[in-house]
Amino acid sequence: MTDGKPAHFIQALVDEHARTGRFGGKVHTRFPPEPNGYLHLGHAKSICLNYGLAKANQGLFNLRFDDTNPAKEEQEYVDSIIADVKWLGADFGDRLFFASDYFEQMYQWAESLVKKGKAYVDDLNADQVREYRGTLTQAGRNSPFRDRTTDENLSLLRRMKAGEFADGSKSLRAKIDMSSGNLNLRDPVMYRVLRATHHRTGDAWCIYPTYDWAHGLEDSIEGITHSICTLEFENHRPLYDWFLDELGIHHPQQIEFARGNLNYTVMSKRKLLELVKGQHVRGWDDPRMPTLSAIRRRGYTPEAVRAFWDEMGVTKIDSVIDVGRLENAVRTDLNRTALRRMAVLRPLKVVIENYPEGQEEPLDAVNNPEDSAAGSRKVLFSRELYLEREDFMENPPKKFFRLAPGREVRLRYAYFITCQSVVKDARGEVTELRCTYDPATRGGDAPDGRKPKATLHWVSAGHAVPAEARLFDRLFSDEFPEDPKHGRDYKEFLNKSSLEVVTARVEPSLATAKAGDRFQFERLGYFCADPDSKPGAPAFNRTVTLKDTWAKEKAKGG
RNA sequence: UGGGGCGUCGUCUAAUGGCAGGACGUCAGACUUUGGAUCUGAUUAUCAAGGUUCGAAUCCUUGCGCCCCAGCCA
Repeated sequence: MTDGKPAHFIQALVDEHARTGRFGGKVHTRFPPEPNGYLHLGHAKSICLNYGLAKANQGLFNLRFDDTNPAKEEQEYVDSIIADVKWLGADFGDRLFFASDYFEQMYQWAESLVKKGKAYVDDLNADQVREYRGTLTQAGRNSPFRDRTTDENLSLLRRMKAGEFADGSKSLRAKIDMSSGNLNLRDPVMYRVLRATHHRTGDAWCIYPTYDWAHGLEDSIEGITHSICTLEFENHRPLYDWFLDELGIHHPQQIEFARGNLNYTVMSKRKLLELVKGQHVRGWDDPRMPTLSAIRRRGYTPEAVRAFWDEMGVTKIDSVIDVGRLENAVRTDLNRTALRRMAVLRPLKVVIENYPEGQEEPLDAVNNPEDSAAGSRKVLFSRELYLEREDFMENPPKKFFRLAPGREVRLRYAYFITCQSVVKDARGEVTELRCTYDPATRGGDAPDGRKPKATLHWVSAGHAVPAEARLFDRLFSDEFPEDPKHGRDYKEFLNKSSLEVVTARVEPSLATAKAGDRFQFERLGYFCADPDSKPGAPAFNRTVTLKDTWAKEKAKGG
């Protein structure tokens, strides 16, 4: 709708509503999370969809907490969710709502349904309700308490609310159809007796509405026009329709879309909670997690996340997106915006034998070749440098263009150097390279026009600052860790080498990097300063590597 | 075996009766002071079988496959 892309099926439906005048041409969407965990990339899809629809159609967007189950919900989650939604850029203005603020209204509506003879108090416990419900292929049976009088039901409901009954001993149920092929219509529970302190209403209530009863009402109260949810709620739509129609209140259009799954990760709040509690990761914002707080810490931008979901589209087809698509989105964004810096992850000492001892010289380095406005900086060159260990091979294979004995390469923005000899320790490990430089190649160009096959990044050994660099790999080694076909628990597929920490040497200017600052370390990848950084002792998270043609070449060779 | 939903390149997705297109990936090449970026080219798909039609991914029929539902979770 907004760009050249064709409208997805939900936008097409909204267009149709606009044409037919349904909802008076208004569009009002919402994102309705339960505050029982941190938001992840799947939620981001929903947020982008809902907010995007409101924005594209001059509508409104609400953030509403679906806090109907105090047993699982916490203020910490409320706070993190608000922060994440804001970070993503979904503007809900002052429309921040809580289902718990509607508890009284919901209760009044429950009484009205009782009065209409459409709801009843059941004495069956949870196990008994299950037995009476029947199975997928067999109809259920009516509860023996289904035909209580209106007066009795009303009195019982009020006593439930007043706290006269034990937890789980009674429930309020809608009187619909115990033989429906749709199990959601087999007299669903509307209220359960549950004594738990709610993070907002405290102990004011001892009965809490179920999601099925509450959700449609929340949307109705807020005047939502398009209630967008995921596929598994398609089966519930007839129930929500039933409640809304029996109550005769504003009736939004529910539309279901497929959730966005990614390979090499898990994306359910239950499993993410388990990874956190089981200390398989360092917390909800561990940069290996698919949570929004984690990818933010890792260095992803909200622009990249939005662009990613925009590229993925919206359909009803179950799918698993290759995580490479996500990485591509963040590379595209960061390539445009990230300042380039030089950093050496695994340092190998290099001495330039013909460069004067004690001399240092500043050389011009471009900050971002994709953005001339980013300007340039000076990098210090000297006699002793660090090069990337993997940029040198004593016996290079055919397609390895980098440094090797006798070979000349260019140091980025500096000089051409030639490897003259190799210093090794007792174990035969290369510990140092002795090189010479060509003074005529200052800045990186040779007067005679010769062009080395490789340009390497480097730092001056005497000036560089040590920095912690955290190199992440995918959290799971299997593409589909949750696939039941494995017959194994998803945690068995946790990638044991998903985190590698090295002490890098970085340009001096990086010593004062602030948490959240993003850079491209040339030839290595995009990195983001972690909140653990201290002045003089920065820590960087690798957001994503650069595309690496050599790595691919190497892999091909086996 | 009840009810609901879904099947298009390797992946994500367009085309709603009129040339199956795009993006990512992959492969090849150009360019390059990042083996990055950029540019060019190539590559590969309508679940199956029937039917309707001048013409079907699209409509009909019958199969097949996958997902969701038997919480007082959401």
